Amino acid sequence: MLNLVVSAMSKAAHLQNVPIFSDLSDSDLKKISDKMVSRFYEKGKMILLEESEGETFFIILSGVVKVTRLSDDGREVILAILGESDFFGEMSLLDGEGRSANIVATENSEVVTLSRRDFLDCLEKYPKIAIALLEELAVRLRKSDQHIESLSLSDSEQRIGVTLVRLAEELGTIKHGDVLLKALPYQQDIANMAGTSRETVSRTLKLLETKDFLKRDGRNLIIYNFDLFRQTFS
Amino acid sequence: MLNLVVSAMSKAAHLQNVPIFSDLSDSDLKKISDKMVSRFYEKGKMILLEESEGETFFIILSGVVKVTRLSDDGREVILAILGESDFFGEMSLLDGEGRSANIVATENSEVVTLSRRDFLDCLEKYPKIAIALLEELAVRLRKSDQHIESLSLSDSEQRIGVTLVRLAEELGTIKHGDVLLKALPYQQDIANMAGTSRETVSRTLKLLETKDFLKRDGRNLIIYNFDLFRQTFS
DNA sequence: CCATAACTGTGATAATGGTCACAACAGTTA
DNA sequence: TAACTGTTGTGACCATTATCACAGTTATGG
Repeated sequence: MLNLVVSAMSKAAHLQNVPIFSDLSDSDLKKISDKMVSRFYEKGKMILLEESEGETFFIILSGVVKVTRLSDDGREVILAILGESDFFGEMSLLDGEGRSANIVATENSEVVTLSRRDFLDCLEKYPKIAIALLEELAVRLRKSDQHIESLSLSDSEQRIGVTLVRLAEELGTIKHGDVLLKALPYQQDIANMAGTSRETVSRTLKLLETKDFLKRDGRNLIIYNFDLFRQTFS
Repeated sequence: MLNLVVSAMSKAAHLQNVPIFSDLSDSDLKKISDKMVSRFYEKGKMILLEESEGETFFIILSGVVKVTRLSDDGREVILAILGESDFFGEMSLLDGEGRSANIVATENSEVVTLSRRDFLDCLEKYPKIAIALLEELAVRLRKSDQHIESLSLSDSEQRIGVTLVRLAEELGTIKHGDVLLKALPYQQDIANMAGTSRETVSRTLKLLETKDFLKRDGRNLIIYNFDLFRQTFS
């Protein structure tokens, strides 16, 4: 019971940080958060399945998830890594098509959900949410375009570099100039983001380390001089 | 003068077909179309330049444009081909960032434009437009995701196949089962869409022709049994 | 704390596909 | 029609990187 109360407070507190809700008054925020339901997913659990009906909007309170697509023969592409205060599930709600991607928790993750009806009501009732959502989708489209460019034009070293930039921006913490990535994803996941093979990731990380771009230490990775790194690889 | 009148009629008539305006009443449509300005671009002319300020929203009345990004060394990626009643330029208006892509007319093209202010006013005044726009951006994100998957997982034959599917859906005309593409883009453009080289496009088109998937005749291309073709390559 | 599973490092090999070079062909202008 | 420009076809070669195989290392659960 105590747990539930804490969770509810956590909900309201976190929602302020979600870009699409940041324009709302506290009371409006409260109204929306009352309609939300908390859920918890363990590391490795699937949250959404490709092809299934899209009936729910999700906001991440804590944890990390990956957005993937699978080919017929089981190979995986990672389209995005999402973390705290990111959201997903909106696409099916908006265009009525089925899910086009899977969502898997890559860390223990706490989310809140909104039903289709409540989500669409929000858009009608609060035009600011609709406009903020448009803004966020525009940002995502830009990222997708960059991803496409990178896959089309760059060699594997470059692609792995930009993948590390993406990861650092989503998951890293800055420490004067450098970026620290705790709990670096597995090489296979990095490969699936970069459109290359696990072995190539292994070799390339080693190469980048000898070039003094970064240092590895177990599951942690430090990117030195992140501004330079970003400039080099984007 | 006569020309202007015809153009104005053409504007109103075409706007009904634009997805994001389809929910509007005739009178609202008229109000918006009155704020629009017609422009004409010759084949090969650049319409928007990467990095420049984004101050205008464009709707294509007739013609074809390509959305591209260029690498430092001049290689081009084609992110999308847009045709009649498609629109572009919205991304900068929505998130305030600079242009992230170039737009080039690949055929003589007639467009109408809306200023930043009028576009944003529309979103505030007509929530239906905002929601319709959300829907369209969701569709585009799906397409981008498919594009990323294809670049990550498929070999060049598959990628060229899906590129032909994209072109057929955007530019082709159906003729019982088959699709006819008049004015097929140059091989270099197909290569830039598919993330491969011009030579590989040449060889692969020949291969697909010997496999009886399609037939070429000058600048025209017929895809036989398009449903099967789409199934094979998507 | 051991057994086992999961992840990473690395060499060898092969293949896809990029690049180069140039010929053939088409379309345009003088 | 000739000259020229832009596009396509095709062979030869080679680089990048995927794949395979397996050893070494780290995490995990009973």
